[in-house]
Amino acid sequence: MARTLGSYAKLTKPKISEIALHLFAERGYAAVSMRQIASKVGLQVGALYNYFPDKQTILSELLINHMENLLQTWHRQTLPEKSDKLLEFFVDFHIDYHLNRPEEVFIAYMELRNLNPDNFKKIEKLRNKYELILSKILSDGVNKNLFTCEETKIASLAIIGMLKEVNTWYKKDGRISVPEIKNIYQQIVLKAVT
Amino acid sequence: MARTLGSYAKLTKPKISEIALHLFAERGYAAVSMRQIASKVGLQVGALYNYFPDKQTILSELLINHMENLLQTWHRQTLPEKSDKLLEFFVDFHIDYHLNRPEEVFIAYMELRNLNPDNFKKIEKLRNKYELILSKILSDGVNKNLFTCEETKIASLAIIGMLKEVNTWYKKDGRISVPEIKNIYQQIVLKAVT
DNA sequence: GTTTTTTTTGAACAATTGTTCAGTTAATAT
DNA sequence: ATATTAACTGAACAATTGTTCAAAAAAAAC
Repeated sequence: MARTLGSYAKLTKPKISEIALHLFAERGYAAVSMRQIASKVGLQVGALYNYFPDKQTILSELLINHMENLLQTWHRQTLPEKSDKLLEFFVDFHIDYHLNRPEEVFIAYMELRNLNPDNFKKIEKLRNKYELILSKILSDGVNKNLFTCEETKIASLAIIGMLKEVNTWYKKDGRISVPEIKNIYQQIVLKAVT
Repeated sequence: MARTLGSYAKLTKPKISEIALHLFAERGYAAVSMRQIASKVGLQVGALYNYFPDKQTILSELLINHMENLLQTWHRQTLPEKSDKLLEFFVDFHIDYHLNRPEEVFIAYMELRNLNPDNFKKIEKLRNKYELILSKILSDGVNKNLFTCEETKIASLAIIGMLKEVNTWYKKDGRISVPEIKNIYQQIVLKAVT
């Protein structure tokens, strides 16, 4: 046996993904060419096709990995039992995770329509799983008479929408620290369902 | 003097804008070609350049008109005086206005990066004006001891983020009517600042 | 009916797009 | 050293991109 598969591929493929992520986030998927990606990686265009069958797969892998990693990270946490503490924990977790990955977050709901139906469904499934985590926290809290909330499903969508918004303005305004942001949002969210 | 300016332009230009709006919302600005727009209007490409100097101006006019119309519509309303009623009114207004214009809303925060710096600033200014409406409602309410809210600026961003989310799921799920949605959101928002 | 002006066509422009692939380079295992 | 195979180049492909403009068509004013 000669050169084993992936002797460099192990380094090159992640590099392509990383650079594509930056470019997609900065200019949008449709506005980024394969040549621009290749040039930033330090390759010719053709070489990209050793790692990805087409342009769209670069995007879909990024999005799928992002969502799967989000869910994995959540399930690795040790969670508080009391519903209100758990809800606070969720707010914390969401803000932390998303503020640390602004580019992934950005393309994750910016470039969805550039996915083919199959990949789109995959992402949608993963999203629903995440949203279900929150809506379960809410409905559990309602069952324990700790929360009052008529429509836990809609409330969870509303809350996630609210939390997502942080990413759009956080960088611009350094006046408030991340812990402060978390506190503010915890208060708003808790009050909204109590 | 012969043919007066705009004898047909008055009809053609809005038609171009309208069709461009549909296409941009469906496929994204960068993924829509001038030829696709022209063909749907029933023209050849060249004719578009009698109405718009370039592709980007089609987009920027759409976005600017959308934001200006939003602000105008708000200021034409007769507003309730009491802070809590006013906040409810704002929630109502926002949901109504945005659910009635899903395509404008969609491109208004999807295609911002395709604007040149000048046009971008224009949109940003208009956005801030809108956000200021809500943050003033909140701070007025705080001053009158009707609301309790530490950071009215952040709270207004959070609330608008929450309301915007409605547009992303409303169509998909016919289970809940618009008046019901308004009620749910009114409750959540009011509780969040009381 | 003739003139004047608006509106549209149709073809052309250079640049760029995603993708393919035969051939070259370089690293590894023997 | 040699054989083997992974990794990459470089050029080519056809299709499409935004934009320009002289010429033609169509409508309105006289």
